Amino acid sequence: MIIKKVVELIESDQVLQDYKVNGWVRAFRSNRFIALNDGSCLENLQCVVDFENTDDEVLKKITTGAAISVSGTLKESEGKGQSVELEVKSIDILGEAHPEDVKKTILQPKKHSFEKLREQAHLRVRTNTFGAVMRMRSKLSFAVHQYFNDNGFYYVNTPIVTGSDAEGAGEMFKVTNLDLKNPPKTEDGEIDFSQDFFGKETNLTVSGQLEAETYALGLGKVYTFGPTFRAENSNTTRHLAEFWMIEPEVAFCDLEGNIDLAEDFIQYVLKYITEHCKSDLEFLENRLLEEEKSKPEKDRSPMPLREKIDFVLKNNFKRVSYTEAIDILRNSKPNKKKKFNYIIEEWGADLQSEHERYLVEKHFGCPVVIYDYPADIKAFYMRLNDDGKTVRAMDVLFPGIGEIAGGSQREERYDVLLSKMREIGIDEKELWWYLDTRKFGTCVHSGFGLGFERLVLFATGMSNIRDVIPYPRSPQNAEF
RNA sequence: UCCUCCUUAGCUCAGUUGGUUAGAGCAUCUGACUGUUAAUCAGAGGGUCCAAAGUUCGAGUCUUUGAGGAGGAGCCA
Repeated sequence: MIIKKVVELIESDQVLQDYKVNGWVRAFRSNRFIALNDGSCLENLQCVVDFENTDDEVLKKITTGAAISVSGTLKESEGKGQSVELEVKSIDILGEAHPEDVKKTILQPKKHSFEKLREQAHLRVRTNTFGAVMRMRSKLSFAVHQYFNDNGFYYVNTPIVTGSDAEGAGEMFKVTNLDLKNPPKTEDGEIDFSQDFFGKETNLTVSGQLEAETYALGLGKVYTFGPTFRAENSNTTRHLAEFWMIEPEVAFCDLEGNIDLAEDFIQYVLKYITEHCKSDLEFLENRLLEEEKSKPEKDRSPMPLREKIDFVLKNNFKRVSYTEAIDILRNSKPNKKKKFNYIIEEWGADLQSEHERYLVEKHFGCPVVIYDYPADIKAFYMRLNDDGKTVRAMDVLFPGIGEIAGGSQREERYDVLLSKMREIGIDEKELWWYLDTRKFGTCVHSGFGLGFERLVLFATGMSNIRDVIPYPRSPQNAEF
């Protein structure tokens, strides 16, 4: 007997052949129709049981959630709603699921809130929505590697435990195996990290960028794609304490090249999923349309999901300097009418998310790249412009998501970098290796960091970042 | 961390100015039916109204505190 996945049978025209399929029961209707799902695709395989010639004990165990193995003949479906169905000859119950227990879980076939699904994150992947989201997450992840591989990038695994806290990207989680109840102390009462596992204070990485830079200055084009940790007390739909970040870093590449790369990369991976996740996308689009029916008109998305993705594929990202952006905002209606919570008055102000949203969603109506930010509001490693007050930074802003990627041309001049570090109090002894790269064959180079979950958020149309990662880690939540 | 809102059956939610025995749909159980698409029909069971304290003759409803959750803001990806 040939064992097949549901996706293979649904797309098959090899009817009248016998197959075996393993999967989980989604529904058992009329004592006759099993909706079988094995995760290989959104669709269920309809398995038609000859209930008059099947043991009652077996029939009773065909319940929602049960794992079963069915063998039978693939036929054109007699009913509507599917093109093929499996005429069952034998059924093995592999793992039972008792209805009295199932009714307490999100497996029971009905609508559940995303909050409830989060509480049962170990079961939520068995729902249509999470099956679709997680298949798309996987495809997107593959597309990321495909893009970089095809474009001459090398995949670099930067360390997850880092010895420096000078990166300044956010609060960090400490890594230690000291006895927390009784840590060794130095003479002046501080914790003595020289006795810790690594002989120094260590943290979980907030970015692989600095290490990636050193590899770009040897391999040419590199990227990282790994877990990243921020101990910020952020409680939003766009933040996680543990998330996956993609960080390309390219030698001999300036900011324009960096923006080109970001745009080309994002368009490539989105195009990939429109071609490889058709039914999942269609399902998620319909789910969203259904959900939006209950919303007031003004809160509805102007475009269905697939149209929104297509729009990003077909239109260039609007590139605008920080200075131009400030002018637009200063002259905007919400600014003049004081509708913004933070009124833009002077050059140098940090853009709040309400401003970013205005630019992306109201003014331009497309993804926007803002570049050449004031040096004062950006990180120390960004290349200082000749004007002495702006740096070669860029943020990619997406509708509904905000900042999806942020990057810069890196400061490649040793003296400028060193004085900047001293100015803001970063210990140059900690980053001696980073400074070293500016001494030995330094060159123009650039890169950016892109939050993978934010990409998945956009591609799936989901609204909470906790619903696009299997087990979200956020403040007060590390269940599972 | 700040602001706002929420917590009633397994789930989603009603619950009137504070007044008898707290309701509905779905799910579950029992039975019927069998080409169904979240199958349908009939009946049954199912509640520490998030927790504690308070006001009151009387609290699901009002007050205070706490816990958990959601949305927005900040920080950022």
